[in-house]
This record gives sequence, structure tokens and C-alpha cells, in this order.
Amino acid sequence: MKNHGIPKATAKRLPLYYRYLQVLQNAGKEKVSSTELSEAVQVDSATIRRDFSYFGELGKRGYGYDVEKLINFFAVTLNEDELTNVALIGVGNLGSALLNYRFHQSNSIRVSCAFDVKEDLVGRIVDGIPVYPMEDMVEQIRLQQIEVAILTVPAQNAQPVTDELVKAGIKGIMNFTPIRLVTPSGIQVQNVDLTNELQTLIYFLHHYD
Amino acid sequence: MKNHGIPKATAKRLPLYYRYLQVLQNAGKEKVSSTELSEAVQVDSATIRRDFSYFGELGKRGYGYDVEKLINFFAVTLNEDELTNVALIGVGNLGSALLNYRFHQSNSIRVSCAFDVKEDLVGRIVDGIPVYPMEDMVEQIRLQQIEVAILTVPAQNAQPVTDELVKAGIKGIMNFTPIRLVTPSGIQVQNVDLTNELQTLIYFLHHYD
DNA sequence: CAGTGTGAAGATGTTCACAGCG
DNA sequence: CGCTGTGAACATCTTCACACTG
Repeated sequence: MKNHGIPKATAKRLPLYYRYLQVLQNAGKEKVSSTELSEAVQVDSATIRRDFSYFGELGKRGYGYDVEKLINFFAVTLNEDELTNVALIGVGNLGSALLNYRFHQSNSIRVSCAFDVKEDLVGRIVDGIPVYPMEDMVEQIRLQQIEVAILTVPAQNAQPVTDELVKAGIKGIMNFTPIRLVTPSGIQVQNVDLTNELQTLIYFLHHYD
Repeated sequence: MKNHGIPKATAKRLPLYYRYLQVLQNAGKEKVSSTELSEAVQVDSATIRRDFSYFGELGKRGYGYDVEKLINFFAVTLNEDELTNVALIGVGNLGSALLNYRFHQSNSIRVSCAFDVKEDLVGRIVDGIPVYPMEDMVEQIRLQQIEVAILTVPAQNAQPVTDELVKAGIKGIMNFTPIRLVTPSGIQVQNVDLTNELQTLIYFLHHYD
């Protein structure tokens, strides 16, 4: 893969910038300065300019940035110009909420299939998304050439299911379980640990200003 | 507030350590080395030792760390020894999933009340948690002395509801909306932007090894 | 002598401050 | 003149490597 030399910290902020640029565009704004954007996204203006500059000279001195130009640029960078199909594994509590979840307004991300063990779910269409039995997971993911999975299974199944996902050719996993998954290199794992986040928030509450 | 001088990066890992220490304890292990722990949590062993050392000399040279001692220590540090009540604002799609969500096994975090505008929800008990109308929010939060809120309202209501929460005396907000909330200093906001995370994952997929 | 605790080096990220361009 | 783009300083975080100790 080509690493454009973009720092990770910068990469994580790109979706944030992209969303606010869309808001600006919808509001009919044609240009924006790093200072204006800074207020909305709560990122230092120097950081914004530095972030943008990694991609070349996107702005005009004395003017700011052209909103449309920036959106078009980031749309390609963030793969918003093509559809990404995502598989959801584990239609429980959180899983079914994510089936409904609007992963983007100008959506380029779509949950296209789900998998579960529960008899009463399998074979049904939940929120417009077909739910398959776990046995069909590897086959369906291969067939549909899905590269991204959302993992919302019980903790004890997290690693075995992950092993299957890797077999099926999955390249990225959004992991909602508290387990730190073991995967071959080349597989991207994004951990979203809600308990962890909440505990961290409470820790900050008590120990920081 | 007293900032113990613990780096933020360290603070964010504490819940992770805490959880794995509990797993070890349940498995009957009495001691653990930074190398062992490193494998499970996928954090460099030197980083673990450094993290622990901020809190003093918790380990024994040539032996490792005493699991029980470490758990007791972190339980206090993470406020696991006292119950934290949390209010949930917005019982929609994601909100109702979080009502069910087990925020911890040995739970010290509990969602104790929820708020929504929807007539058919208000006054009902959902998953054992009472749902109040939005008009009662400030009053109930004051009354129950709740300091932490989970914000799962539609984007356009995020800022106005936040202003109310601040009035009610909330100190920490777990923000599931894509809006970057404006709050007075002293209020901790933890942003959990699922679309953002997924987009970042997809970006990494295409641009990093 | 195994494994912690840590000085020092290195890597990464943020912010300042301003030269220079449109 | 206003605002970008960026060198340089600073801050934070990670990792190495090893002295030291139970």
C-alpha cells in the first residue's frame, strides 16, 4: 500500500474537516479560512493549515481555501467517491442499532449484509439488510467482495470470528468488543471500546481540570 | 481538580489495563510481568512499565506485578469503588442500544435515567430505566446529582441540549453526535463519532500498510 | 537472574511566529 | 493587506537499553 506520508493524527482529522466543509457548502459558503474552520472543528488553525499542507498547496494566500475544491479533494482522499460495502457481525443490542445507523448523509458507506447465530433473526431482512447465518459468513463476504466488517459479537466469540473474517478476506475491522484482536499484519483494526471511553471520561472528570 | 501529572495517553490506557487484570485474576493468576500483559493488551512492555511507574513503584523487580494489588490500586484510581450514575439523552436508535449496554461487568457505571421528546416513550420504563420528558431533564439531573451524560440526540439538537445539561450541572458528556460541542471550561467532552471512525478505518485501509 | 524502573534518545504531534504570495 | 505555508521551538509520547534490586 502507498502511505502518502500523512501523519496518523492528521488522517484521523480528515473526516471531521470533510463533514464541516459539507456543512459550509450547504450553507452556500464559497471560501473558508483556517481560523473560521478552527472555531467549528475546535482544532488549532495552525494545525489545520499544517494538515492541509501535507496534501500540497490547497489554499490561496490572503484568501483562504475554496470550499468546493477542498471538498472534491477530500472526497477522493476519503474514498467518498466510491461505495464501500460493510458487513456487520452480531445483530445484538448494539449491532442492530448500527444496522439503522446513518453512516453518512452523502453516504458512501453502506452496511450491506449482517450475520448472526440466532435462529429467529437469520433469513429475515432487518432494516432493509439481510441477516445470514454465521455458517455463510465466509462465503458471502468472499462473494460480495466485502473488505470491511463491524464486529459486535459477544467478547468470547470475538477472536474466533475474527479468524474467520481474515480467512474471508476482510481487510479492516471496526471492533466494538473489548478484546484486543490478534490479526495478521495488513489487517487494520479500529477499536471502539465504549466502556473504556466512558471510564476515561470519568477519570478525566476526577483528575483533570 | 488535582491533575496527578498522569499523561493523557497513559490515562486512556488505564481502563484497558484494568480489564485485563480482572481477566487474569478470574483465571487465578497471582502475578504478571509487563511482557505478559503486553501481549494481551498489545501495548509495548516498556510503555506499560512507564505507565505504571507514574503511580509509584507498583511492581517488584525480578518478580513482576501482584495482580490483586494492581487491581485494588486501579479500582480506586478509576473510581470503580463507587457507583457513577449516568443520564442518557435521546432514546433513539443508538440511545436505546446503549440503555441495554453493559458498561461493565463488575459494574460501577449505571445508566440511571433517560430523556426523550417522543410521547410514546416518555413515562415508560425501558430496559429497567425510566424515560422522562425533556422538560424534566434539568430538574431530574439536579435532583439525582448526575454528573455524566450520554448524548445521543439528533445533530441539530446537540448544542441546545448541551447548554441545558451544563445548566443542570453536568460535568462530563459522552458525545455521540458529529457536532463539536461548545462548553464552558471545566466540562469534559468525550467525542465518539462512529462515522468518523469508520471513515478513518477505510482511509487507513487504502493508504497505510 | 528475571524483570522493574528510568535516563536518554527518538518519534510524533502541536504551536508559534513570520516570510512571502495573491 | 490578509491569510497561507512552513522553519523552528516546544510538547508529548514511545522505545531502547541497562543499572539495579528483590
